[in-house]
Amino acid sequence: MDKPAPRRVTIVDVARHAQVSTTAVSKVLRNAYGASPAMRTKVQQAIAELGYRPSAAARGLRGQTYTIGVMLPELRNLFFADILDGITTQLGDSDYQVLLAPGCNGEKAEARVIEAMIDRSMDGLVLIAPVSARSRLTEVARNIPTVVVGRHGSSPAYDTVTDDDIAGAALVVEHLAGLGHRRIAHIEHHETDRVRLAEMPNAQRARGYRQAMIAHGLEDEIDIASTSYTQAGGYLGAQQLLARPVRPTAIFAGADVVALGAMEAIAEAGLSVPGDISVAGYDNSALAAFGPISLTSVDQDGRQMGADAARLLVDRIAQRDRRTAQITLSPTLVVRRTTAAV
Amino acid sequence: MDKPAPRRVTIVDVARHAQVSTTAVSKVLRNAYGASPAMRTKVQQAIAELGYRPSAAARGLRGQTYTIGVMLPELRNLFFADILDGITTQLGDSDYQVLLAPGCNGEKAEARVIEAMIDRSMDGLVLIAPVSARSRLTEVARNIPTVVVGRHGSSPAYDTVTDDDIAGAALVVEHLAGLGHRRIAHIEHHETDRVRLAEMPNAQRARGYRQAMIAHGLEDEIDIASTSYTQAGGYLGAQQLLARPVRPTAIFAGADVVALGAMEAIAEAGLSVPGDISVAGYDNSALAAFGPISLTSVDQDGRQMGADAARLLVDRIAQRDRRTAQITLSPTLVVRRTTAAV
DNA sequence: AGTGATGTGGGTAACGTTTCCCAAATGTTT
DNA sequence: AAACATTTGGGAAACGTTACCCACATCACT
Repeated sequence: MDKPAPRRVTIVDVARHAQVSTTAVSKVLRNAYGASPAMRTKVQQAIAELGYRPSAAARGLRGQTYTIGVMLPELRNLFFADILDGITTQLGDSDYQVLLAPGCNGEKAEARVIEAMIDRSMDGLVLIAPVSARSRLTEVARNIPTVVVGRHGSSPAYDTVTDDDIAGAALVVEHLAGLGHRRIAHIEHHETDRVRLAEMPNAQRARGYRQAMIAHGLEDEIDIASTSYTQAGGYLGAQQLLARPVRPTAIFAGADVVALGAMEAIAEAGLSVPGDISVAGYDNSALAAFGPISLTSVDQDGRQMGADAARLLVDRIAQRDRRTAQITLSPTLVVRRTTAAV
Repeated sequence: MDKPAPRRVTIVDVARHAQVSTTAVSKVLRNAYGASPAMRTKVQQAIAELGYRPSAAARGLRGQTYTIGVMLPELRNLFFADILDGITTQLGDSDYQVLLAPGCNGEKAEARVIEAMIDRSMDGLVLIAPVSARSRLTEVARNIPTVVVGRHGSSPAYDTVTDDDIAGAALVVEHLAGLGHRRIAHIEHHETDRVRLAEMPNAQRARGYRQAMIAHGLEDEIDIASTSYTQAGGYLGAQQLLARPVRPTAIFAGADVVALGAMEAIAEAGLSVPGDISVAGYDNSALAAFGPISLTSVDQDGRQMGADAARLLVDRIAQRDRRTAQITLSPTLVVRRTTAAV
């Protein structure tokens, strides 16, 4: 009943059972050249009969591990879950297994996680919105095929997949301006680092906001509260904006959670949305879609981004020296009930 | 500039640099017996100077990989994120690295993921709300130290950590009955499998609901809509309940998302919460806590569950033949604005 | 018949660790 | 001083797979 687990079946067992060499079994496993159809079926039958499964550890020592590591800064952000869905769907019928490292917020944790993935000889890495220095990313990418998602700026070492955050911000401004708004304010995630200012999506959204305001002849109305991409940041940012001598009639929050925080502050100030102030968010998360909230938001196709990232990564694993590619997707605006005409 | 990545530093390089044997380096790495303090410092210095990192693949071939695999059925459920936080916090300063497998809904996907983790010679597994057959779990646990979280029923092969779902359901019924409600309905996740009916949390919640209703002399008011633990399931379930000849005055949803779906259906029917109908959820997710929603919900301490699971797992890795333990935590009720007196 | 190309299969040395030994040096007891 | 235990260090054989060869058979052309 309580029998001890039997020793693991190895390639040697399979070879013996099929009466061939281990080399032959290995070839069949990898669909490599040099195995006749007859041999293939014989070996595959032996594999099935013995229930053999190759050891990733042993494989890793020699070559591939058929493992792709994905780093997410934050599990609770539903947008990242969409990206992940895209990755796993794209990789669904391949031999690759996706493994995730949890909770890598902060440069230190991120570095640790990336090291851990390299230690485990993963075949490729998908880094989602990494905060590490660009030089570090480049160094990593030279060691392991890497795709960076959600961070602007190209590199000769890694591929990138991003959403056009500037266009997304423009969509919001255009929508609000079309509704007759002029005093359109923005709540951004505060950023000082020069490189991140150029590469991080939050900075791009703020830049897109500025550009779009200028494009609509509203440069004098530009008003930015600089807090953080959290609910508390939205609350604080909205408070600041509401305290202005001339109150904005619309607030473009850089992320959905920020918009929620802002809506709380607005409600506390005794104002209504969208009656007194229109609010728009970014990411079109499940929260935004939820009926009672019904937040106008910018939709990035996370699944598509993930699928693209996975495709690029598999490509690069197959061909490590190909030129790097940059994929940029266009966001769309989902208008809901938090924005209205002035 | 574009120099190729240098060959990885191995234990042999370290040994040569420190002028000792590879055995000695290995001992230092693992804090094993048989290395003098002098040797330790010498080797550690060499490791630091060369920036050496052990290869998990090679280690896996011989012994441990210092990797713990966590299987989650669903990334979007924020309660699971709490469990994960607990696990990583508990393991924070150990040598173990946590890796996650995404999207394992369904028995087939789950089996595949578990296999993948075994293939990668992980040191231990945390399975969160697994749906596999009990015999399968036992078999897995005999091969790898395993802790099962969120599934009732003990096993001689694996440890378990659960929340007392029967008690949680009772808390809700008690609260509602205390508010004067009699027609308290429940939306459950439909389950037919006999084993799951005994072991899965959703089934336990439904059972707890029944027991508590009886305990409060409300057995004639028991009313269950059997759908699924999704927002759509909640919507559908509430529609069914609202169509009853005598409408319930309170709905106990088996999960927060279910409660949200139910609230949508209630709003569509032109009724108000909690004016016409009180609604309570389960899990106390971030959604429930969010101001505008403010859902009364049962709180399971996910972080604590995760921490306990990690502790049990590390214990078992150290001592594989110790008796299995079952930890059950008590839930608490967080009363918010979706429940009110009749 | 001779030459070369192609297809098929296997032998064997890595890959980077850990584990099991054994040897030498040192300390401790009789 | 001898005998024995303990500490310290290292040699070498695994672990399971793949990559690089080489050998042989077959086939198609000269």
